[in-house]
Amino acid sequence: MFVSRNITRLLRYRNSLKRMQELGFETVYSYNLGKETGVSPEQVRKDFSQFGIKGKKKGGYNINELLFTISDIFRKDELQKVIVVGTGNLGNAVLQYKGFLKNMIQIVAAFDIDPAKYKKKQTIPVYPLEKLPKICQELYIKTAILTVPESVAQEVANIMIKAGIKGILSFAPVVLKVPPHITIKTICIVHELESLIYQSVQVCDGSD
Amino acid sequence: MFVSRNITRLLRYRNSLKRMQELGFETVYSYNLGKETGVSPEQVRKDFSQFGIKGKKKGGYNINELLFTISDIFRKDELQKVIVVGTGNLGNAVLQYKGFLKNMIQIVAAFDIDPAKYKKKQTIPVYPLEKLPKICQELYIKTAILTVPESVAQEVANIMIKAGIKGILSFAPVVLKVPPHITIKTICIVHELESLIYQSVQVCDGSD
DNA sequence: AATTTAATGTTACAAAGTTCACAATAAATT
DNA sequence: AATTTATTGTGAACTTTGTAACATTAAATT
Ligand SMILES: NC(=O)c1ccc[n+]([C@@H]2O[C@H](COP(=O)([O-])OP(=O)(O)OC[C@H]3O[C@@H](n4cnc5c(N)ncnc54)[C@H](O)[C@@H]3O)[C@@H](O)[C@H]2O)c1
Ligand SMILES: NC(=O)c1ccc[n+]([C@@H]2O[C@H](COP(=O)([O-])OP(=O)(O)OC[C@H]3O[C@@H](n4cnc5c(N)ncnc54)[C@H](O)[C@@H]3O)[C@@H](O)[C@H]2O)c1
Repeated sequence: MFVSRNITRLLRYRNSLKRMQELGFETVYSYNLGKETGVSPEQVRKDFSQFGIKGKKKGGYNINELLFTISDIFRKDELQKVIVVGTGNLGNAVLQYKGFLKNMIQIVAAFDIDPAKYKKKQTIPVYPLEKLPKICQELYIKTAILTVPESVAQEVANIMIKAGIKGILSFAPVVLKVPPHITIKTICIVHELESLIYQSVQVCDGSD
Repeated sequence: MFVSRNITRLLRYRNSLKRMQELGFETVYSYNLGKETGVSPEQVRKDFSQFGIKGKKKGGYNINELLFTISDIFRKDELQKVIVVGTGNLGNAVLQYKGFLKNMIQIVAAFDIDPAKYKKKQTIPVYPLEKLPKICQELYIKTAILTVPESVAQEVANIMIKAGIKGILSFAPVVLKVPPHITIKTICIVHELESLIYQSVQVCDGSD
């Protein structure tokens, strides 16, 4: 139905709209929002149109209404529960991050195999990996952030899928092989950086 | 010339090829590599063809040769110097990461405004932000990883650009406004997660 | 040496996504 | 009330990306 590209833009709009709302603005034009999010005004209108969002001829779009509709699309009325698997450097950074709750995402538990990492006392408890299936099933958790070393990512992903996880956001630079009903997103920081360097430094070399 | 999408696939091929090389394989077929990287064999061949990489009609592609050519495309003969700006949770995770050097990327310095973060003694020194322009110019640094709070991201980006930075990999969830000759890549972890949840949990709700 | 086979490489086709152009229209102005 | 204006909404054109089909060719087999 709605593809990832559209979704991403819609989330960007939401970010900007929230800021505008905080600043006291009530309406926005496709032109403003486009400028703010780096999207053409036509694209903004088309996206809204596709999602059934209506504006007023000459008056633009109502920000509250927009935010309400977008939140509705993302079911932001209910808290989305997520776990973190692998509490190393990156996993810990994610655990510390305060920005998830604002977006109705709650990290409810973390897992590791290193006993030195287990901490039940803190806000987000860190459990041994073996407890993952039980906890995921008890709390109906369907989404996980995977921050384990590359070498074990596939194996840990398999365990999570067996435990009922349906979506995995992985930071390990490997293509995870999973059944078709499982959704994987991989953030490969090194590739992003390499690709950036290619585009910014190397392509410019000649002309710059 | 070559767009981001192609570049990303090429980097994925490289990862897989390296693993194959380590396992002692000498040749690979478009079919194998496609399976490994989640790309169709036709696409693999097309990509290689576009980058001027030739295979053998029945013998597939030579892995060493492939890696050599891909490395050449990415100028992997020279170390790419990068800085990290903002050494909080995420910035520190990036600083600790050992996987960059393998890909010919070296983080040479980091910057923060919090004096508690300054550490000149460690492998990668952390300097006050004011030193950024001088150090970037002395070391000819063109690429930065930006891990400062959202609220100051634009302002810090401006400083970096003035200091000669051409490419920024930002983790702050804002659209940075920069001149056209500057390349920005934004990794928005929250959006990736939200979009994953939308695709995996919510879309499946009805049928699952 | 001729034939079959298993791969590459390319061309044509299809789908998706974006931009463009402009019609529609509500608000503002005269 | 008529006209102008500023903005939305959308159909068509264009562009990009991916898929499928197939022609090509080097190796293997007969
Ligand atoms: N840190 C970065 O900046 C960075 C950059 C690019 C990619 N990555 C990728 O992100 C992932 C995590 O990176 P990191 O720097 O946090 O690594 P890390 O080594 O700091 O952390 C890995 C954690 O996973 C745990 N672990 C190991 N095996 C496990 C298992 N079987 N089950 C559960 N937990 C297990 C370890 O105990 C450790 O706590 C890696 O795949 C890495 O390649 C990280
Ligand atoms: N940690 C995560 O998992 C996560 C997830 C999503 C997005 N992000 C984004 O990544 C960025 C960094 O996140 P974090 O969790 O590491 O934050 P953090 O607060 O832990 O770190 C921010 C660092 O930036 C420094 N800083 C502040 N102002 C500065 C300035 N003007 N110049 C230089 N340094 C400055 C601070 O001293 C601090 O060390 C933020 O924009 C955040 O929104 C982080």
